[in-house]
Amino acid sequence: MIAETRAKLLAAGRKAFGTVGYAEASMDDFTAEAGLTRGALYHHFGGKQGLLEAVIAEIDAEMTVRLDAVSARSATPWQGFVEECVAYLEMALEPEIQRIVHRDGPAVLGDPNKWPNQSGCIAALKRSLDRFLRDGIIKDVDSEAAARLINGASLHAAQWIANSDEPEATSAKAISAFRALLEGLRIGMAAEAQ
Amino acid sequence: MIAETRAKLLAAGRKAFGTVGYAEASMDDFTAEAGLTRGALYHHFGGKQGLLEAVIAEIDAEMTVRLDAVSARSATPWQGFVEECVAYLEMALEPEIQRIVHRDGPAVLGDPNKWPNQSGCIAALKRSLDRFLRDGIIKDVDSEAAARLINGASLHAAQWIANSDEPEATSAKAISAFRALLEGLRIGMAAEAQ
DNA sequence: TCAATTGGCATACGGGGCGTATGTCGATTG
DNA sequence: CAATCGACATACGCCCCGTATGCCAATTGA
Repeated sequence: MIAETRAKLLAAGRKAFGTVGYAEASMDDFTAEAGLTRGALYHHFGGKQGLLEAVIAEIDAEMTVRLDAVSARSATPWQGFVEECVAYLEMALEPEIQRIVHRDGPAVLGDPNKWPNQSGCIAALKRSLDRFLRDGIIKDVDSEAAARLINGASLHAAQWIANSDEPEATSAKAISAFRALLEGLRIGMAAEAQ
Repeated sequence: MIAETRAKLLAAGRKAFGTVGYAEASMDDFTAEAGLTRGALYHHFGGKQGLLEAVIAEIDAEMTVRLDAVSARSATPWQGFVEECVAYLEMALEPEIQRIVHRDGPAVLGDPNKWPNQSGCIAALKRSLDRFLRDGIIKDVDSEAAARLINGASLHAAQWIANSDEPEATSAKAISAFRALLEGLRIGMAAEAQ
């Protein structure tokens, strides 16, 4: 079963990349752990980078599904948007995602903006913002630009929280400041607060 | 002259890391290019990582000087703050800074928040925000959290711009959206507009 | 003044990891 | 049934890194 071999390699690589990191992951080691050899890896993925790309694609797909679920069960659109942002931030706290997608990925594959799937996540943010623009509830900014700024803020906040001594307290501070920043996009609502 | 040897190695490493990247930079190659060998590198910096740390420290010091200069010549405090943010964003556009400090650095050395100098840049942002808090012109957010969010947004915007097909147009969009987000921090000023 | 030590740096050695070329075996095709 | 093709393993060589060792100049101390 060829699909099973691919899946084994993908799982083994994902585990190795997510724990010891890309650079420290020995192809010989984690392919052997999957009961295969580097030969199979080169055959299916072209090399170590190819496997990393595949792993990232898999993770990104999972993230997109989770984000869609969050935004789907939201009450008001704006609230749903904020929750989606927070969910994105929280996903970036997960060690595997942080390491593979946000640290090793960019270092090995270059800027994430150039990746094929190009983060369904940013696309999701952009979609929400586009609707708000149509509804006239946010300022006239470029939706993609805003999506990327928000994305970047989330990622860095996540790293900060993940490495904090008191994650809960730090998380609260970050999310509070994050909500404040997001308010900057809205029209009018001067004294809306929270 | 021993200081000169250190400087040569630092310069050679900085050049190599900034162009081909950390992983692709061969110690044998760029030490030879400086008329030295790996022996000298290990003696002075302890290894490849040690050299990277030294290079980053050097770049970070330069960045801090530049940022201080920007904020020093600003008119109003808030405007100065915004300009400082924009300057930070623009520095992140420089290929050497982007590659070494923002891409390879985190991948090799781990989260930047843990670095010794710990980005004088974030500290500078935090200082500005603290003053605004005392003056009561921004909302009651945690200054460090806000500084990190802003920092993250800047960095990602910079990467987006740097890889854009039309950097000028993209930059304009990003900075516009960025200013809008920053407005979210301010108190009252509902219809201040840009 | 001269041995002894220290520091700066080069050279030598060994190992690990990666990419590619090659081989094997089963399955498909004509 | 011969030939081809795909899936994978094996084998080879290279590069690169870390460490151990060696050399030379400068400094120290009597």
